[in-house]
Amino acid sequence: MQDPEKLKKSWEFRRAYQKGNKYWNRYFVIYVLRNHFNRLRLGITVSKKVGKSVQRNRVKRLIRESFRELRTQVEVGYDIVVVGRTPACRLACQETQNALAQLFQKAAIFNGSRQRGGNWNEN
RNA sequence: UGGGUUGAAUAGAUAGUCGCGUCUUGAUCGGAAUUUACCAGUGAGAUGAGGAAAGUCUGGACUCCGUAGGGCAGGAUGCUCGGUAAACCCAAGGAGCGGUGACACUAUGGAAAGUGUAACAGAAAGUAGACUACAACAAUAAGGCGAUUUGUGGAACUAUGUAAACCUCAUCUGGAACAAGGUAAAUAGCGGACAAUGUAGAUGUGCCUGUCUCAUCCCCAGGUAACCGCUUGAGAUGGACGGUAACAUCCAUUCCAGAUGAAUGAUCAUCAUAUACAGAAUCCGGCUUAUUCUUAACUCAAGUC
RNA sequence: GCCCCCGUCGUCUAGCCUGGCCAAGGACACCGCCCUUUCACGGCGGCGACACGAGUUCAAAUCUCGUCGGGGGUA
Repeated sequence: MQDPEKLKKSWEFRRAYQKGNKYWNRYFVIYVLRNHFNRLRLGITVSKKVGKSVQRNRVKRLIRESFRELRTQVEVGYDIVVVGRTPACRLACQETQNALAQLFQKAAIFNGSRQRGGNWNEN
């Protein structure tokens, strides 16, 4: 994951929280917002409520690794913020990937799901 | 065999594939451009968390501020002697106390410098009545060391606990804490307060004496996270030698994370089945706490010979 | 990263500095009874806490140390 594909600034996160679409399940919350860079950018948030630094780092790594696998299937031009929730620190990698894929499916940002997803969003 | 005490050591290993941080290096296109340098991507190689990285409880180093010098206050430590850069650390010995024992624990000077305080119980509670012998009298319990009456003789200032109560004695002690601090770039100032040689202000830094300045200070507004500090160090490993030990000296070898929205993960195979506590953020010495596996010495109990 | 502060009934607090009278007080809440046709108000009674573990002391909510938890500050 290269530098221009990370979200870093505090205002970038705040913009995603306020203007983005929100989807969640038991393990993660994601905020999805269209951007104008024609790039896919990822931000990760894991709060102190999740656990100590080992747990938090593990969650971040799981998200990063899963996203690496999934990114080829996702359409470019979105900012995505993933928030880890407490149960996520007990997941294995494959489960993380499934959970994230489920959320991306909901958000309808996979390649080829655009038509269907657009309608879904408007509803 | 079971329990206990103390110490030592380990923190999965090997191999493959994909992915990430840093460093070195090669080539090439893109930005930029007279060229180099610079920026971004890319190939190869090297390297990449801990014994506690944690808690932030301590001792220092680096850095800045302050500082002629001194006094007072405040704070810290508290048997003796050594080790160390230093220490609320470590080692050895003494004393006290706990334990059947191995062993462990101790902020371990001073109560005859002074002050305070001693609940409940008890008729009465501490600076005098309390020492001793004999005799007399009706006298016990509670209570924390200590208990009272009378007569005679003797003795002659003896006198509880508490100083992790105030205190006293000895030794030590400036403040901040890498978000310290430095370099470069960018930028915009406006308003207010206050004075005449003893006032005012500063010195963000306990107070005073003192010192310094004679223009500064305060408020509001604006602007910025680029680089350095940043890892070669009281370093690590091995050996020799001195010392009861902590530790010291000498020699040889070696370079072992350096991020900044913050790097270690995924998958598979074998060893045998498999990993607890837990993630560097300026750097070291210690303490405390969390926790996995192995092992040694000693001790207690029971049984067998 | 660095530096501080705070933990007392269900909730908000007093007591801590200066140890004993603390079997820890008060308010609201909760429970029961009385009052009322009933509810509310009012009256009476009850329930209920010193974060945890050591140490000092005859005696600790209070003093000291260590853990645990919570909160704050910091260009």
